[in-house]
Amino acid sequence: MPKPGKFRGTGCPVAFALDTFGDRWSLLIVRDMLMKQKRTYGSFLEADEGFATNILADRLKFLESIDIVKKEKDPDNRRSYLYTLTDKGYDLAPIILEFIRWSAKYDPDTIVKPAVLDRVKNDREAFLEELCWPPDRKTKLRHPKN
Amino acid sequence: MPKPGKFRGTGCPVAFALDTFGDRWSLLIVRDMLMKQKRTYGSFLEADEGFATNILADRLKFLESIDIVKKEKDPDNRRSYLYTLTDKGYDLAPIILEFIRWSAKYDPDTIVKPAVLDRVKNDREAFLEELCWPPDRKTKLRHPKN
DNA sequence: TTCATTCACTTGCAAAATACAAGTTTATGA
DNA sequence: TCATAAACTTGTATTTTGCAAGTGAATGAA
Repeated sequence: MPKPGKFRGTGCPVAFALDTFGDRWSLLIVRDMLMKQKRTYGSFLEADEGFATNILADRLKFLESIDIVKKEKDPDNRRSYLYTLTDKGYDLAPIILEFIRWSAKYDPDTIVKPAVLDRVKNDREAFLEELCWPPDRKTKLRHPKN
Repeated sequence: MPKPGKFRGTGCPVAFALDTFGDRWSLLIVRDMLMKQKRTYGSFLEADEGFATNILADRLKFLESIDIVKKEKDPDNRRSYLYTLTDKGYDLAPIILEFIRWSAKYDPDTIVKPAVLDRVKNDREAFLEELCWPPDRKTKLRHPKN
């Protein structure tokens, strides 16, 4: 749980974003939900970056508290939960895409495939659409016009 | 100074970006350089978010070490330095714009003006151009074709 | 020429966050 | 019945952060 005072409340959008997800872990969770279809605690723990379990628990709790992630009981397994992105969480996708574009350019060891980078640069809208509207999201809610 | 091992080296572009500027302060420095024409240590310290002076010094040193920021002696004042963005630093502008767009949507106290938000949404390329090519950058280097 | 002020930091320290290992609880499934 | 699994929690050592105070060189007014 984050302490009050984490949010600086200056109204600056950059500061607000940093107060919300400005750490080394939060957006990795979003990445795994958005690009790797991960939904369970255990699957997040398996990430190559190596989450510490307490940090993961803390971030999931925080992201849930600010409505970026939603936690529901898994209907098929009573001991597990399913974490999914909210609309607010899916709206982080453009930020992730810009991260990909920047890192693909500057990380000499990037694993970004040329085909993916090409879509980020030249087919951005359709790519975003694919990431943000997987089949199971489509069944829940029709596209907002905006 | 960051310790070795800060970079997780998984090749994932999201992780690389977070290892590079995934903290609460680094992008505020970039914001101030990009949008507020700040260039000196003292002016960064004046930000509303309240930099701790040791943190600011540490981040500037790190950003310089990875070539996001460049430090030069001020030709007009021998006791001060001028910090400016490198090409790699200016390439963070699209990320900042997406931060603005996201925060303007979700921060009820945002100070983002409707006119600015409109440019981010509907005049993005030209807006980026303005931010990334101030007069003094133009004199130094002509536009890369890309 | 003196000296108060400015600029860009550095240092010290308490408090908070992180990383790592181990333990707990409830549910499965053989 | 009971070993295993999923999702955490707890404890602790290490790091990082936040705050205050201090340093040294350069300026500029008197």
